[in-house]
Amino acid sequence: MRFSRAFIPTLKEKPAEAEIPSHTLMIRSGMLRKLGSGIYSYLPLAKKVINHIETIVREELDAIGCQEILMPVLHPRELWEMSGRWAVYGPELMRLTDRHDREFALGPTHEEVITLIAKYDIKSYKKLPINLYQIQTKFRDEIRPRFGVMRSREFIMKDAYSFHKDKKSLQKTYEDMYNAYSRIFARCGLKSVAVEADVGAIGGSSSHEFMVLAETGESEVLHCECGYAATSENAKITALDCNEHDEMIKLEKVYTPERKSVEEVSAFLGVLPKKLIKTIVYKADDNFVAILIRGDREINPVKVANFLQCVNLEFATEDEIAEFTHSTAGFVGPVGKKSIKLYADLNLKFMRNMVTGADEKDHHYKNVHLERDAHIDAWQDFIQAEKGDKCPKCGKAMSSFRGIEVGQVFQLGDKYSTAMEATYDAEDGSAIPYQMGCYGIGITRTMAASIEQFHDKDGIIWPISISPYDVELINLSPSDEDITEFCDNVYELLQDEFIDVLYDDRDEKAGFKFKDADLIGIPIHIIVGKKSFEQEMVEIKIRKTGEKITCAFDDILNRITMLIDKMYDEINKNVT
RNA sequence: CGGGAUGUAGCGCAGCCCGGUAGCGCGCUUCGUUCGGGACGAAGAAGUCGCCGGUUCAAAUCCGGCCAUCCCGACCA
Repeated sequence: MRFSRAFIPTLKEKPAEAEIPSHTLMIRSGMLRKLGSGIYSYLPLAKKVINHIETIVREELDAIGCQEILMPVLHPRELWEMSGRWAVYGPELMRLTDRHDREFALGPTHEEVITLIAKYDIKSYKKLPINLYQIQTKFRDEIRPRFGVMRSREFIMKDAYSFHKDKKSLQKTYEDMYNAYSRIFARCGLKSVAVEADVGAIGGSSSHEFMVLAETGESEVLHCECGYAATSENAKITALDCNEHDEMIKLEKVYTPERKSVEEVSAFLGVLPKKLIKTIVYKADDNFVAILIRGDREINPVKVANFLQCVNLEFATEDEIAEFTHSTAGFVGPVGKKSIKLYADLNLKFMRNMVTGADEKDHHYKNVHLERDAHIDAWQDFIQAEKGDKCPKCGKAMSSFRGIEVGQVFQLGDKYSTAMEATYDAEDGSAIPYQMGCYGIGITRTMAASIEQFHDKDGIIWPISISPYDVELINLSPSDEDITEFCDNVYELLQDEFIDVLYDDRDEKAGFKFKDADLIGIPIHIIVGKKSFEQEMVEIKIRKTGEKITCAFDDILNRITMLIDKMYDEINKNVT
C-alpha cells in the first residue's frame, strides 16, 4: 500500500480522551476513532491487525477440529427466558424493542443460541463431541466503558462452544482448547499466563483466564513459584495468622468519639488494624446481610455474591443501616442478637480479643470473641487475596503482577442444556443433557493488550505476526526520480514475494516520515535516502531495538526475508 | 448510580470571572523556498461557541434545565 493513498490519519498530539498507552496510540496512529462512549470504528491499520489475530485464531481452532459458524446478534427475549438469564443477566444486557413491541437482546454471549441449535440438530451421541465457534461483534452495556477498546460496549470476540456426551470428553476438549489458547497468544507474540478463574455459582469443575502481562492491566494476578496463579479476586485464601491461644478477656464497651474507620479506631485505641473486625452491611438483591472480615483486609465482593447467590450486591446506605440493623453506620457490630444474617470470614473463627462496633454511636467493644459473643449464621472465605499471602498449593509467599484478561475457557457442565432441555440420545436411547464448554477470546482487546505490552515513547511496536504490515519502505527523496524509481521497484519486488509493504511515498520531510513510522510501529523499516543511495545501499531499521543495518541493493530481498523469518522464529520458539 | 471535571473549526486549547465584531497552535488548500528525526514564508478555506429556554438593547460569556464526554468509586461472562 502506498502511504499517499492509504487512510492512516495520524495525529501529532495526544487526544484528550485517552489515558492509557494503547488507547492513546491507537488514536494517534490512525487506527481508531470514537463514535460514542465505548463505541469505536476500526480504521484500516486496526482492521488489518484484527484480521491477523483472527487468522491465527482460526488456524489454531480449525487445527483441533473446531468449525466456524456465524450466529445472530439479535436474540429474541423468549430465548433468554429459556435459560433464565433475561432476568439474571442484569442491566449489562442491551435490550431493545421492535415495532411490534417484541423484545430483543443484543448478544453479549451466545450460550442460548448455540444450545438451541444443538437441541434441534445434534441429537445423537454419534455426533458428539462437536466444537463450534464464531468471530463476531458482541454487545455489553458496561456501566463505565474505559480505556478505549480495552473495555468497550461493542467489541469483537471469538466465542466457541463444545458439546459432549460426558465430562471426560468435555475435559479432553477443555485441555485442547487450553493448549490452543496458549498457542494463539504465543503466536500473537504476547507474553501470557493462564490463571485459575472463578467458577462460582455455575459450579463447573474448572475455568482459566488467559492474562497478558501489562502494567496497565485491570486485574491483579497472584502467582507462586510452584506454578499456582490466580487473580486476586479468585485466589483461594490460606489461613492467616491467628491468636487462638491468647487468654480470653471479658467483653468491654469503650468510648470512641467520632472514630468510625479502621484507621481511626485503630489509632485511637492503640491496637493494630488486624485486631479489628469490620462489619460491612450489604443489600443483596432485596435482603440485608452483614459480612465480617478482619480490619486489615479487603472484602472480595465476588466471593460474597457467589456465597449469597445474589444478582445485585451493593453497600447499604446509612439510612438502610439504621432501619434494618438498628445500628449506626460506622459503629455496626456483631455482638448480641441481630435482625439480619451475620456471615463471618473463616479467619475470624478463632480470633480472640478483637475490636468491633457496639451498635451505638461513638462506642466499640473490646475483647470480642465471635464464637462467644455473637451468633454467626455462617463462616466463609470472604476476603481478597494479597501479595505476600501464602500460596494455597505450596504455602510459600505469593508475588503479584498486573494483567489484561484476553481469554477465558470454561467447563459449563449441563447448566444451559438442562435449563433449555437440550438433550442427545444416548446409546441406550435415553435423553441426556449435553455437557458443555465455552471459550472466549477478546479479539479487539488482544490487539490493545499487544500495544500495552509492546510500545515505547515513540509509538507502537508490533509483533511481526499481527503487525498491519511486515515492512515500511520509506522514500526520503520522493522528488528524486532515480530514487523514486528504485523505491517503486523495491516495493514491487517485496510484494511479489508476498511481503506486505507500506510504502511511504509521500512528499514529506524525513523527520515527519520517521515519526509516523515509529508511531505506527511496523517491525521493519527500509529507509532509502540520497546518501546511502549513491553508495548503492539502503538502511534497514528494526523498530523494536532501533538497530540499523546497511544493506546492498541486490541483497535487500534476502535480508528482509531473513529478518522476517528471524522474527517469526523468535515468536514461534514460545509456541508449545 | 455517587463524587469530580469538561463541551468553542478535523485535533489540542485560549477567551467566560468583568456581556458588546470568535481567537491561537497543529492539520487542510494554493504558491515559493527547504529536504536524514514532526521545516520556513505568503495567501486561503473552515466554527448554529453541545442543545433548549430565561435575563438583557445585546449572551461563547450571566441564570435554569437537558444532553454528551472524560476521570475516581461502585460495578464488570
